[in-house]
Parts: sequence; C-alpha cells; structure tokens
Amino acid sequence: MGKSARQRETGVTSSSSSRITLGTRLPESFYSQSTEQVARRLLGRCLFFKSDASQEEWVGGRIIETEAYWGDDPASHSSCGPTPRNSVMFGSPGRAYVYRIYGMYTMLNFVTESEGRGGAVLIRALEPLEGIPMMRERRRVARAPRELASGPGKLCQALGVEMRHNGESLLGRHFWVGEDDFKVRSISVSPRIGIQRARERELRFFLTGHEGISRAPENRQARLL
DNA sequence: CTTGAGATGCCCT
DNA sequence: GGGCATCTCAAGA
Repeated sequence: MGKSARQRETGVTSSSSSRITLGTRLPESFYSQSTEQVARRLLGRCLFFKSDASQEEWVGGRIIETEAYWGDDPASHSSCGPTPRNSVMFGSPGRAYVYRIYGMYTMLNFVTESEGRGGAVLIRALEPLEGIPMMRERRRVARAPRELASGPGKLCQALGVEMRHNGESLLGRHFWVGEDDFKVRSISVSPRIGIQRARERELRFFLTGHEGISRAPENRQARLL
C-alpha cells in the first residue's frame, strides 16, 4: 500500500483560524484489508468528526486503542450472518458501523473486509487533539483530557457520534480518518474488553503505555506485539 | 491507585 | 422480554 494509493487532501478547518494538519486521508482500500490488520494500522492515525450542524467544529484526535471483530467469531456481531442490525458490517468497507449498547452508550466501529464479509474495528480510545472544549462540554463528568475519550462510550459521547451516523462513509463529510507524521513506537495486545466469548483471543490493540487507554483488568494481561 | 456493584433503556442473536 | 463490545461512583488500601 504505497503513498500513491492514498488521497492527498488538505483544508479541513477547525472552528477558528487554525488548520488541522493532515497529510493524507485513508482511502477505501485501507479498510478492505483484514480486520486485524486494519485494527493495528489504525493506531496512531487521526480521527476527526463533525456532526450534522454545519456550524459544528471538527473534534477528534489520535486513535490509541482498537479491537477487531469479524467473521464467525462468537464475540462479533457478524457471527450469525447479516441481520437488520448488523447489515452495515457486511457492506462496503470504509463506513461507520454504529450501534447502541446497555441502552445508553453508542459504539463506533469502522467497517472492514471486502463487501459481503462481516468485519469491523471498534474504536476504543482517542488522545484528544482538536475541539477539546467541545468534548469537555459534551462530557460533563470528565475533568482531565485523558478522560474525555478513554473508552468507546466516552469517545462517542465526546465526539457527538449517534445512531443516525450508522452507515456513514468514512470518506464523507462527517468523518475524517487520516495520518500525520506521527510514528508508532510500540503496540501492545490483550484480550478484548467486556466480552465473555472468545476471551482467549488477543484482538485488542493499543499504543503501549499511553495514558489515554481505557482502564481495564485486561491491561494486566497485555503483552508487546 | 484498585475493585465491585448498580444504573439504564435501546434494539433485536 | 432479554441481552448487552459500558460508565460512574463509592469504598478500601
């Protein structure tokens, strides 16, 4: 996957005068890789989101924690085949699969694999970079920046991602996923959090030692990739 | 810092 | 009606 395969774009503007420095936006082909590859390669990349209101600012940051779910893995929503709920997972890669959990939290996933195969990467944590005041406003309980998006439910609350964004393209006007010159130093793996099935699989990935990853007992079972 | 319990209500396995 | 890829707070070390 060479540089030529990526779209070069600029011009994502934040609220005031500053410009978000983004070199390249990830193309659809990035997401059509295997789910595990996408989960690992998303680490260190940037995610920005803009809600429907046109005056809305871009908010977001660096992806620091992900989980992979695909195929007949019993922990994955795709395990029983397409249903009305999970149909986006089986559609074209590079879209947002959004669902609600525990009646109150929203989860953001990126659809992976080729069309027809069910797969998605759960975006579990961000290091906030842009729109921090707005994130803080949306998450009243959070005090420190590290608490704004240090978990999948918190992340969606901070960004303003809601159920109506299910199926939205990651190359559309709501999402920006791209890379800057950040270099990933070390990746750790652990079992996935909050699931009971297939707990032995190490499909959670995060930047080693980052203060913004979600706190979980699984952190003690983590090892370097 | 850690662990554990309860909240909470949408969406459909 | 049940399941649930979570969060927050309280309490202890």
